[in-house]
Amino acid sequence: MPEEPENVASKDSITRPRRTRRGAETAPGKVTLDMVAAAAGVSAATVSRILNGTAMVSDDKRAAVDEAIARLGFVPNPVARGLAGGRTLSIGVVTQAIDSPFYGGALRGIEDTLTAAGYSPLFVSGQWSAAHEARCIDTLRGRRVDGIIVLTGRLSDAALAATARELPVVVTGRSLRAPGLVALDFDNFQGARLATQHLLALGHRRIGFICGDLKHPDGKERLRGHRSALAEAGIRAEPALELPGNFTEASGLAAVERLIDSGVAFTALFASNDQMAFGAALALHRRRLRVPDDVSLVGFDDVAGSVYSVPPLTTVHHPVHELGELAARAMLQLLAGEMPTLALPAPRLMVRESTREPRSPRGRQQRDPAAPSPR
Amino acid sequence: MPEEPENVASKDSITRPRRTRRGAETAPGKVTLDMVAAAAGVSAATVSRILNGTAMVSDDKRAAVDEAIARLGFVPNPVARGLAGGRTLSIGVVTQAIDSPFYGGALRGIEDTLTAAGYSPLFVSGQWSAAHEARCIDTLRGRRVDGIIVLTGRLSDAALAATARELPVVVTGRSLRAPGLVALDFDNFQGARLATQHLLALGHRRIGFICGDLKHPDGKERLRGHRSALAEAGIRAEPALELPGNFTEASGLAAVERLIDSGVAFTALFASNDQMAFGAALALHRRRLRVPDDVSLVGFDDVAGSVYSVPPLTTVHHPVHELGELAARAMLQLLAGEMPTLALPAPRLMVRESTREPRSPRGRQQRDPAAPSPR
DNA sequence: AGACACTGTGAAAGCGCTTTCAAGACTTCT
DNA sequence: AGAAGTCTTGAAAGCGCTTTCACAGTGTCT
Repeated sequence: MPEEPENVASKDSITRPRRTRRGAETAPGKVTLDMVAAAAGVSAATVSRILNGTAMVSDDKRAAVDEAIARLGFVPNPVARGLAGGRTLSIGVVTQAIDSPFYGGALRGIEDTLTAAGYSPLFVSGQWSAAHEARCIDTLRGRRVDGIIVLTGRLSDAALAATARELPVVVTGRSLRAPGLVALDFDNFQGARLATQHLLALGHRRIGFICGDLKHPDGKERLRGHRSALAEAGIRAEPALELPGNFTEASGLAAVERLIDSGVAFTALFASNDQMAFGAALALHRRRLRVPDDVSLVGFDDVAGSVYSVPPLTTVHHPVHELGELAARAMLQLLAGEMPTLALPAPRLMVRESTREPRSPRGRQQRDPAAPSPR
Repeated sequence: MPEEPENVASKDSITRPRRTRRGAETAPGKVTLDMVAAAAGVSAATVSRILNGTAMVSDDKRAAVDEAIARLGFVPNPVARGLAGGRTLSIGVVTQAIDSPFYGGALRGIEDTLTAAGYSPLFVSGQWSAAHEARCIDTLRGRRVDGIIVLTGRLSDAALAATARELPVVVTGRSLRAPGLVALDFDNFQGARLATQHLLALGHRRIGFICGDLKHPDGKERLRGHRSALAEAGIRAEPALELPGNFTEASGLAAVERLIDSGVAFTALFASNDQMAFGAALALHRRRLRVPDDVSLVGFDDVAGSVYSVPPLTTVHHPVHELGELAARAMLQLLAGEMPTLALPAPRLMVRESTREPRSPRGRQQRDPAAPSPR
């Protein structure tokens, strides 16, 4: 390939006499720190110091450098920065699936917050498998991320704590505490209580509960919250009304079909997440049961689709976007050496159109305009 | 901080007498290529060549190096690789929103294919703005990605072509061609034809069409396909039945409310995407119109939620996951210097439960078990 | 047998930045 | 006035890897 003129900047002879080895790669016109230094008549070290605010620099030099940076359109190369400084300004984010309707909002929150701070998120999917997650974390560490955010995840607390010894970790959906690790937990228990209390307040007494994956802390907590609300109202939990599920639409559908087939009476259904609620709604539709006229339905999470489902789903709002923002914010604080103190908003019930009082003795009544709020 | 023993590998004195400057960062026990070289009794160059398959290496040396790599658990540092080789093994992916239900599947396909090939995707959100997208691409280039995949996007073809002159670009949803650029386009026109033909075959004559954003090529093509099918059936397009929309649920809902209020008769609705179809379904529900008994409804894209909507939505399957896979595969080929020749699967109509023949003079009939396929 | 390929290999020069080290330029104090 | 600091600054050493260059070692061809 043809030789290129050595350099373009004014003062040409810089520190090391560099030979352009690979003509390609370095995009045409790519400006390096050395060129800025030469143009500003200072050393590379000074430019670096200005860039990073690592030390005091006299005003005139700073001005000269700023001018040169602007004029040359210099943008520091993060790869070189990463190699030299050990910081890559990138944060690994372990999620279960990049296309999850549930985690999507959180990813967005993370991305917004991180990019605003000059960091880049590196998303990887754990595929609901601890082994896979561990591999993801290895990849991320290989890429020298500055920190890792784990959305819930299947990984053991111990594994997480071990990772946290090497670099900052923020994990959601856990209440773990360990050095270098901050856990952000949403109050699933209280959220579930809210939902069941709402149903109870409407007058429902026979409430089917579709469990989530009970190996999953969220699943467990939501069941616990439901039972707690029931107990508080003096209602005995009935095993036949606690249906197994695994957070998927299909499992919600199957659960409801089995429930109906079993002949056990119920007037309301509370699904551990919206996806199962959608499955449940379909099952009810198939069996010619109307929501909310025949059966009230409550979900959990308030995913994007729940507002526009037919009918719009009453559900517990899970502030995933805020969760993402908070996780990112916490990571930023961790990186800055501060100890983050962040609190997630409390669960809130979104009363929409899938719940009403149990069917009254005589036919359709007009929809109650002001739906009673949970107690 | 306390001094560390210089090195851990057996043969200690390597090329340059390195001084451990920063005790931290380099995670404990982090093995470098130099250490592997020393352990195997070869030069760093040889190890690098084996790693990259850049040149022939004798079998015995190769064996020794492989053994050393395995024994030491060496993992090459991608950051250093990126700096030295100009290749970072990472691909930038520009999407509109990381949490988009539509692009989600594509992101997943990209992630799967790329990681399987040893590459990492770097997802960034363009927020439906050309300016923002341009900034994203700058960031990606700053991070020295080896290539960029753009999912549809608002960027001008020219801007894309310009980027493609610097590094490989794969773009979906366009039919652009330029050097170093491969465009992967789904046949939206044919997909829309399929949907309208299905409605027509069922006997519908007055079909409301909810447009997507018409600045968006997909939106335009789908409208064109709808009109084409209509024309083919000898039906005159009626402006009052072409409702504006912008791909959001809210716009679908509003469009249908306006349509109903206008008093224009219709027996079916075809929305340019599923999200608008969901909005439409809700509007119909609000106006006490049943799907499909009173109004048939067809969507477009076959997003995850459409299978479990009430009723399950008849829609045009848009193979987003395959699209992502293909885009990633094309990128890989581009990087390998091959010219990709990939074809996207043809559109397919998923007939579900939101469409049926227009209401017959006398009441409910049983649902037709074998729904008639489009012509 | 000598010239002319190739091949396999190591030394060393970078990639673009950060950071240490030491030296010069000023202050401030006794 | 001289000693002792305090600041600002540049030279140079790396970060961990890739790639060029040159040099032996083997064949191959007239």
